[in-house]
Amino acid sequence: MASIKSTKSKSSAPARGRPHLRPAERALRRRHFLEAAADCFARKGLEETTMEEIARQAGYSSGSLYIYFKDKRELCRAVFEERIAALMARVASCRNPKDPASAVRRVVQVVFEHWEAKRDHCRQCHTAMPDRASFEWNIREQFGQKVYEHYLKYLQMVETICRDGVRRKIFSGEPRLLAHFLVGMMNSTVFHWMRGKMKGSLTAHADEVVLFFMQGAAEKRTAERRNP
Amino acid sequence: MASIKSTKSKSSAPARGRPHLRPAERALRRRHFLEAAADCFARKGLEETTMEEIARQAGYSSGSLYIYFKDKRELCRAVFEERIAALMARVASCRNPKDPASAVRRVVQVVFEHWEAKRDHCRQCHTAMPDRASFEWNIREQFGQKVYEHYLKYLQMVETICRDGVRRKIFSGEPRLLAHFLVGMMNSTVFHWMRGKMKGSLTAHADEVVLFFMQGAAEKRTAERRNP
Amino acid sequence: MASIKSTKSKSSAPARGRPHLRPAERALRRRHFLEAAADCFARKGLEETTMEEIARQAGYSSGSLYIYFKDKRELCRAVFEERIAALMARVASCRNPKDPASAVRRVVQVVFEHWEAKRDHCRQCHTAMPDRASFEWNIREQFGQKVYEHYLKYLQMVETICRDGVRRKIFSGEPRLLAHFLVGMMNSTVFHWMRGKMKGSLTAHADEVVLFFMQGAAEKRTAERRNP
Amino acid sequence: MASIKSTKSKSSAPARGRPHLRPAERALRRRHFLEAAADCFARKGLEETTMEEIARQAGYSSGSLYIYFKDKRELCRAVFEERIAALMARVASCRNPKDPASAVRRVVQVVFEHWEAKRDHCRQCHTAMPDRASFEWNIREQFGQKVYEHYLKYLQMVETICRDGVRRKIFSGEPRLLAHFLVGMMNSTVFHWMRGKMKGSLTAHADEVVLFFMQGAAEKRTAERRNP
DNA sequence: AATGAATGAGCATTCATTCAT
DNA sequence: CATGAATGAATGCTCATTCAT
Repeated sequence: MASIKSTKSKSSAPARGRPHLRPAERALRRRHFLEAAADCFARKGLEETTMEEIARQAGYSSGSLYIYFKDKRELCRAVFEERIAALMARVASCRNPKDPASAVRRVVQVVFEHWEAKRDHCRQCHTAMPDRASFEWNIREQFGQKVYEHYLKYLQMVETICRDGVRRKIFSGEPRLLAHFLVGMMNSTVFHWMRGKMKGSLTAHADEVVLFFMQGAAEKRTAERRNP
Repeated sequence: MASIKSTKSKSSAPARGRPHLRPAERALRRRHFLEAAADCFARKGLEETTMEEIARQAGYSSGSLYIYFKDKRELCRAVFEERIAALMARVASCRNPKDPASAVRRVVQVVFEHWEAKRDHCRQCHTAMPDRASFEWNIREQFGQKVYEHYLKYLQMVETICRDGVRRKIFSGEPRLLAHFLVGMMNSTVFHWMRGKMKGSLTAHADEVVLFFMQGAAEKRTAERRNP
Repeated sequence: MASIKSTKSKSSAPARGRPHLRPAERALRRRHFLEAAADCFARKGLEETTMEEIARQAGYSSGSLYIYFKDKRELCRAVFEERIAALMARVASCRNPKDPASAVRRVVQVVFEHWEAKRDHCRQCHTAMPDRASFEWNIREQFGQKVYEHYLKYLQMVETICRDGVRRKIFSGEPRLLAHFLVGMMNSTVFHWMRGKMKGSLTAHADEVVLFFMQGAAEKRTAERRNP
Repeated sequence: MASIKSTKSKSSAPARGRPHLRPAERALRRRHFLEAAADCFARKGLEETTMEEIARQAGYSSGSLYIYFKDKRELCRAVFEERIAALMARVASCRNPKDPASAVRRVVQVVFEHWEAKRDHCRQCHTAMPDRASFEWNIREQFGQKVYEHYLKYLQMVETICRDGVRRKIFSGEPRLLAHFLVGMMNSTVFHWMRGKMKGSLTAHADEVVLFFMQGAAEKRTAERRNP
C-alpha cells in the first residue's frame, strides 16, 4: 500500500515544521496587544503612545505588534471597536423588558458596570469614553468617522428605549433628545468618577441617574414622590 | 543723566531707538495667534496641527509664534484657558437671580450661545468642549490638569446654583450630582449639534434642556404640567 | 506725508524679517545636496545611502535635505536627471557638423570628457552610468522608467547622427543598431576605466573607440588603411 | 506497534538516527532557492526582494533558506556566481576553433542564447547582466568585488580570443580593447532587447553584432564586401 | 520685532535573522 | 530538517524649536 507515496507532494505533507500558532493562541496574543494598547491610550493618549511602548507592555517587541496589526491606525481602530462592541452588546440586552423605566435602569446599570470593570484595568481611563474617542484623530476622517458611527448606534439603542417609553406614554419628550440627555448624564457621571472626584463605586450612582432621568431636579410638592 | 531713559519703558515711551510694540499691538498679535490656533485645533486636532500652520494662518511666520508663546504647550493652554474663561465669565453672571430655575435657564442659554458663536468660527469644532479638551494631551499632566481645574470651576459655578436651589427647596437631590447632570446634558447636546446631527440653532434647544432638567422624562399624569 | 501709513497693512509691508534665501543661495544649497548625493550613491548605491549621510556630507542635517527635496525618491530623480541632462546637453551639440564621422568623434570625445570630469568628484563612480542607473530601483517603476526615458533620448541623439551617416552613404547598417553599438562600446570603456583597470585618461581612448567604430576589428590587408 | 514509524525517513534512508538529507535532495532544494532568488532579483532588484518572498516562491519558509545559505549576501553571491558560471562555461567552449572570426561568432551566439534562455524565466531581467550586477550592493565590497572578478574572467576569455586573432593578423587593434568593445556591444544589445525595444529573438541579432565587430560602421566603397 | 532656514530628536515601519517547537 | 513567530536594529520622514539676519 501507499505505493505511490510521493515524498515531496506539497499538498499532502505541508505539516512539517512548527505548526502555526493555534487560533486560540493568536487570539490571546491579539488580546494582550489590545489590552496593552487600551491601557496606554488611556494613560497617554493616542498620539503620545508609541508602538514600542504598547508592544513592550504586552511583553513583546515592536516588530511583533505588526504581525497582528497592520499599522497603528488599525490597532487603534481595533481597540475602539472592541471597546464599543462590548458596551453595545451589553446595552442591546436591555431593550426588551416590558417596562421602559426598567430598561433605562438596566442601561445605566450596564453602562456603569462596563466602566467600572475597566477602571481596574486602566485606572485613569479617560479616552475610553466613546464620545471622546473620536477627538484625537479627528482629522483622519476615515478613522474618526468609524468610531463616531459606532457611537451613533449606541445612541440609537438608547433612543429606541426612550421612543418605546414615549409611545407608551410613560416618558414624555422627544425620544432623540431624551437619549442625548441620558447619555450625557451617564458620560458626565463616569467622567467625574474616573477623575477620582466621586467616591465609591460607579454603579452606586446608577439609581441617582435614573431617578433624575425620571423626575428631573424640580422639587415636587406633593407626597407621592420618591420613596413613598 | 539719562534719568528717565528706561530703554524698556513699556507704555509711554516716545523714546528713541526701536520702541517695543505697544502693549495693544502685542495683545492684538497674541489674539491673532490664539484664534488661528483655536481654529486649527478644532479642525485638525492638537497633535495634527503644526506650529507653522498656526503661524501662517495668523499671517505670521513660525518664529514669531515663539515670541508670544514659549512653546506649543503654552499656546494650547492659552487657547483652552481663554476659551473656558470666556465661558466662565458668562456663566458667572448667571448666579445672582432670585430664582434658581431662571438661573439654570440662563446658564443653559449662555453656554449654548457661547458654542453657537464658536460654530461660525470653527464649524467642526469638536475638540473645543472643555471636558474633552484634556484627552488629547492628557499625559502631559501639567497641562491636562490645569484645563481640568478650570473645568471644575465651571462645574462649581453650576453646582452653586443647584445648591442654592436645593437650599430653597426648589430643586431636590445632591447639588453636585445635579450639576454633573446638567453639564452632561448640555455637553451632549452641544456635541451632537456640532456633529451636525441636530438641525437649527443650538440655543433653540435650550428650553428643552431646562424643561428636562426640571421635570425629567417621566410622563406626568396630572394636568398641571408643562405649558399650563 | 505718509499720512495714511497703516502700520499693519499686510500687503505693502510683508518685507520684515530675514529675507528668503536668494534664489542663487537656494540653488547653491541644492547643488551641494545633489553633489553629496551623487557621490554617496556612487560609492554605496542608492539603497545603502541614508539621507542622514547625504545631508551630513553636504554639511547639513538630515532635516534640511527635506527642505530642498520632498523625499528620497525626488532626490534620486534629481540626481539622475541632472546627470543625464548635462551629458545630453553636450551630446546635442555634436550633431550639426557636415561630416557624420566627425560627429561621432565629437560624441565620443564629449562623453568621455563628461565622465572624466566626474571621476575627480566621485572616484568610484559606478552607478553613474546612465544605462545602469535604472537597475537599483527598478521595481519603483515611475522612477526607473523616467531615468530610462532620458537614456532613450540620449540614444536617439546618437542614432540621429548614425542615421545621417547612413543616409549619406558614409555609414552602413541599421542606424539604431549602430547607435546601440557605439553607446555600448563607450559604456564598456568608461566602466573599465572607472574600475581602474585602464591606465591614463579616458579621453585618450576616444580615438580607439572611433577607429573601431569606423573600421571594426578585421585586419585590412590593403595599404589604404589606418594611418597611411 | 509503530513498526513503520520512521518519523523522518525521507526516501530510502534505512539508517538509524536522523539521517541528513541526501546530497541530491539538498542540491535540489538549493537549486529551488537559487531559481526563486534569481527570479525575484530580476523582477524587483536585490534590495527590494525579501528573504521571505524568495523562500515562499521556492515553496519553503524563510527559516529554511537559512539552512542552505548563511545569509542574504551569500545567497546573492551564489545566484550571481551560478549565473556567470553558466555563461562562462559556454564562452569557454568557444575558444579552440581554428578561426578567430568563428570564435567571435560563437561567443556572441552563445552569450545571446544564454540571455534568451533567461528571458523565459525572468521576463524583465534587468539586474541579471553581469556588469550591472555589482552596482546594487557595491559598497559591500567583498561581494561586489567577487562578482566583478568573475566578470573579469569572462572578459579575459573574450580577450584571449581577440589576442589570438591579432596574433594571426586577422584582427587588428589592442586585444583588451577589442574585448571591451565586443562585450560592450553585446551588453548594449542584450539590454535593449530586454527592455523590449528590440523585436524578435535576441540571437537573430548575433550576426549584426559580429559583422559590425569585423567591419565597423564605415561604408565600404568597393564591391568585395559583405555578402559577395 | 519678524523671519524662515536649519536642526535633530523622535517615531512608525520593515526585514534579515534566530530559535523553540 | 522545517517552520514561522519573535526580534530589534536601522531608516525615512516630521516638526517643535532655535537663531542669524
